Formats: sequence, structure tokens, C-alpha cells
Amino acid sequence: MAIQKPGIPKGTRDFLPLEIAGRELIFNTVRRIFQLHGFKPIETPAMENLSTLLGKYGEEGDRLIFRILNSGDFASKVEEEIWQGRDTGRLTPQITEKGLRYDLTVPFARFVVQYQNEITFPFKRYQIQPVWRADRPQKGRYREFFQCDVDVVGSDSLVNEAEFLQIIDEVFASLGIKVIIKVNNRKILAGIAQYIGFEEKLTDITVAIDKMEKIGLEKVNGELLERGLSLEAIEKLKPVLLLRGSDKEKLGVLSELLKSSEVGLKGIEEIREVFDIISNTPLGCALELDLTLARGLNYYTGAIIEVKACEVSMGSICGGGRYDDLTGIFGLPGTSGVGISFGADRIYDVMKELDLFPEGMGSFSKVLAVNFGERERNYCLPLLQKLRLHGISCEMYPEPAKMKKQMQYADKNRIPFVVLAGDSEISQGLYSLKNMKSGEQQQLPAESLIKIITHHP
RNA sequence: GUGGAUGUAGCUCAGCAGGUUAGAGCAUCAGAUUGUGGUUCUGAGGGUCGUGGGUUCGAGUCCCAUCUUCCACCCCA
Repeated sequence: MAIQKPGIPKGTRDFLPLEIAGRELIFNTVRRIFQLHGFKPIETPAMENLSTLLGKYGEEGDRLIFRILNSGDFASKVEEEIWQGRDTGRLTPQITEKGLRYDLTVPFARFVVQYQNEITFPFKRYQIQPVWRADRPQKGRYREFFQCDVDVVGSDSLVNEAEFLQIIDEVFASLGIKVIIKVNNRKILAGIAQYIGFEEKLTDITVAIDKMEKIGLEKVNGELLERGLSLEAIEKLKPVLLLRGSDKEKLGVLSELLKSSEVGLKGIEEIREVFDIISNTPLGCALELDLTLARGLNYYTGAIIEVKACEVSMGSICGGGRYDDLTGIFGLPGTSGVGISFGADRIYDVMKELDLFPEGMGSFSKVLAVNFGERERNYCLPLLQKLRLHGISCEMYPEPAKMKKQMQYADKNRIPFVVLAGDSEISQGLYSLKNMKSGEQQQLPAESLIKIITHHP
């Protein structure tokens, strides 16, 4: 058989031990903070029924869902006409019924409805698992990546929104990443659309508002015209697009402009309340009302949140919002949820770029015992057992290889201590302990050796 | 899905306007050094030049297709 070139699918990655260590650091940080806020873990399968997934993320989202081909002789079951028709849109439903999950929010909504009698509302859960998107890979964009989701369902209170802002602040402060949190409210966007008389063009309007900073007023207006808005509506939208100033000022102007729109005013009121609640426990990071923030996931109905790293050019590293009726689709109406999702892989990339991972991170073993031969090895093994009883990771080099090789092994694996024991140590009942960083070496009995290593940072 | 760039050793890259046997640094392995790593010195292994076609006496080099990676758009973590 011909030798095949090793490789993995586009947009997926392997992880070396050091990379896992970095990712674990992120997972442990978010997990710790989620738990500090009373969230409980759940897991859901990698694959879901397509009926669960489709139609929840908009047209674009449906296209990006990985579909799983049915097992068995699926081809024979397809209707002849469809098989011959070569129409992908009609053929795929007949040959696929499962897909890889696209995010953790929709499977969670499904989960909540399915186990509604076994969970207690408000239900606070977190979930750290990979998701898959058939996107074209780019910097910070992968086809397989981890999301760390936290959500509350069954509570309308805006205290939840404020808590998530708090969580974001705590996570990124703990990781050492400077961030800015941008918030907006879908109701405000809906109010704007209503105000200019094109409620049904909400998506087009938000897309245009979103591009304001990038392409400017002229081009935005041109695009709006193309998308079917009237000149009159565009003129009415202008003061919104040109809105500048502090959050308070923006809200002031908006509440005047949107005074005839009930939803619009509701949105403004919600933002004000969230800001008010958060003022009791001020954030360390920047927080800003960004009217251009739209977010594509079309299940959001209230607050929308997005986080960007200040010192690195990268897409958003965390995002989320409130969805009022996601569980309704699965048969549980009137249950509102809010949540956010941390993009672990992008956070990893940001930390890597800013060199934020701690120095000793890659050291898995703390101690290596050098193997000089059978007698010496047997002398060291009980010491290793004792170290492990003290919770210290340690290992014996498996073969009596050359000293240089064993030392190199310790060095490459960032093992901070090496234990050496030959004839002279054995005859005295001691061990030589070498500190690999300083190069210092001393002969000690087992107890003091354990003490030194235990107290090593 | 649209547009652009890229691909030579495990990694980073040389390779003149097509012309002998495709190079370097780093990494790996071995030795210098039989109880002391990170520095040094010596040597070795490792390449279907992304893949498949084409042009040519001759292609790593030119042309086409395809794939990968990267960048922008779209969208998003």
C-alpha cells in the first residue's frame, strides 16, 4: 500500500502538550469563575438532529453546519426523481439527518425543554465543549473550536445581564487580558427600524449601521437605498448614524428620537437598568454602549454583548445576549434566557501573542529521578512513591541511558528538579537534589528533599 | 460562498533569464564527554521541490487545473 501523507482536515488542529497546558489554564479559569457564580456543568452530544439545528442561526448559519451522512445504504432510499435531479437542496434532507453542533446555546435550549421537569428554574448552567462550523478558516477562525458557555434560563431579571458583565470582567482580569465590553440591545435596533418606518428591514438596517465606522455615511446610505429603503427613511436614520458622545448622551438623544416606539424605549430602559445595577460593583474593564453592535445570531431579542481584546487585532473573543423564545421552538414558550460564550481558542491566540502564559506552565513533572542502573533505580522508586503521596508529580527515567540524555530529557520537559542517587548517596541514605534552573545541588535525606520541593513555587 | 496571495528538509527560508548531483540556518540523532542539561565543536540522517496535467531537447523555475495555508469580504468565538 502506498504511504499516505499524514494530515488533518482543513481548519482543525492537533494540540501539543504545551498547547493543552495553555488551554487548560483558560478552561480552569472560566470554570472556576462560573462556579463562583453558582453555575453548574452539563454536556451535550457532538451531533444533534438537523431539525434541532436548522433555522436557528439564519440562512448563513444553516450553510455553515456540518452535516453527517446517514449510515447504511442511504442511497437506495432516495426517491429516483430527486436522485436524478442533482439538486443539493432537495437531496441533502434525504441523505442526512444529523449535524455537528454549531454552538452550545441551541443544544442547551433543546436540553432545557427536554429536562424541564428535572431542573430547577432559574437554571444556571455552564458548558465547555467544542463546536464545528464549515467556515473558511482564517486567523482566529477555525472549523473546530471550543466554546465556554454560561447561561441562565427562566429569569427575566436584568441582574443576570449585569452578572455576565461581571463574569467577563473577572475572567479577563484573571487571565491578564485588557478588554472592552460592548453592549447594545436588539430592542433599540428594532425601535430604530420602527422609527424610520421599515420594521421589516431590521437586518438590512443593522448591517448598514454596523458598517458605519468602516465605510462612512455616504456608502452606508447608498447600500440602504440598494436594499430598498426610501430616501425619506435614510434621512431619518442619519441622526442615529451620526450619534456620538458618552453612553448617557447617546441614550438621551435616542430616547427623544424613539419616543414613539414602544420597543425602542423598552430597550433604552433595559440598558439603563443594566448600567445602574452594575454601578454597585463597578467593572475593572471598559464598558461601552455601541449602537453599531448587531450580532448575526438571529435568536437574540434583548441585550447583546461582545468583548474585544484591546491590544490584539482579533475578532470578538466573547459574545452573547438575551434570547426570549429559543425554548419556544422546542415546545416551552415564555422562558427567557441570557448567556455568553467565551471563545477559548481565540483567547489562547490572544494570550500567546501577548505572551501572557506563566513561565512554569509547561512543566508537568516536577521531579526526574536519574536512572543509573538497577540498584540505584530501586533505591529511588520508594522516594518517588512518597513524593506522589505528597501530590508531587515525578518520574523515573525508564532506562539507564547516558547522563547527558537523561538531563536533556529533564531540560526539554521543563522538569525543575532532578534527583541523583549513586553509590555514595545510597551508602549514606541520602539523595542529591539538583535545581535545574539555578544549577545548585545538595545531598539530603528524603524528608528535607520533599519539604524543599513542596515549598517550591 | 466571492476576491487576492502562498506552497522547496520536521521548522524558517535561499535557489540568478528554464541547463550537471537542489542548498543554508535551526531542529533531530550520534560522537567529543562512563555522575551532570541549557553553551561549544565534529559528523550523520532527512526532499516524489503541495498534487495532477501541459509547454520544452531539458521544469523547483513557464502555463493550466486542483488542494493546503494565509489575507480581505461575508459571517462569527
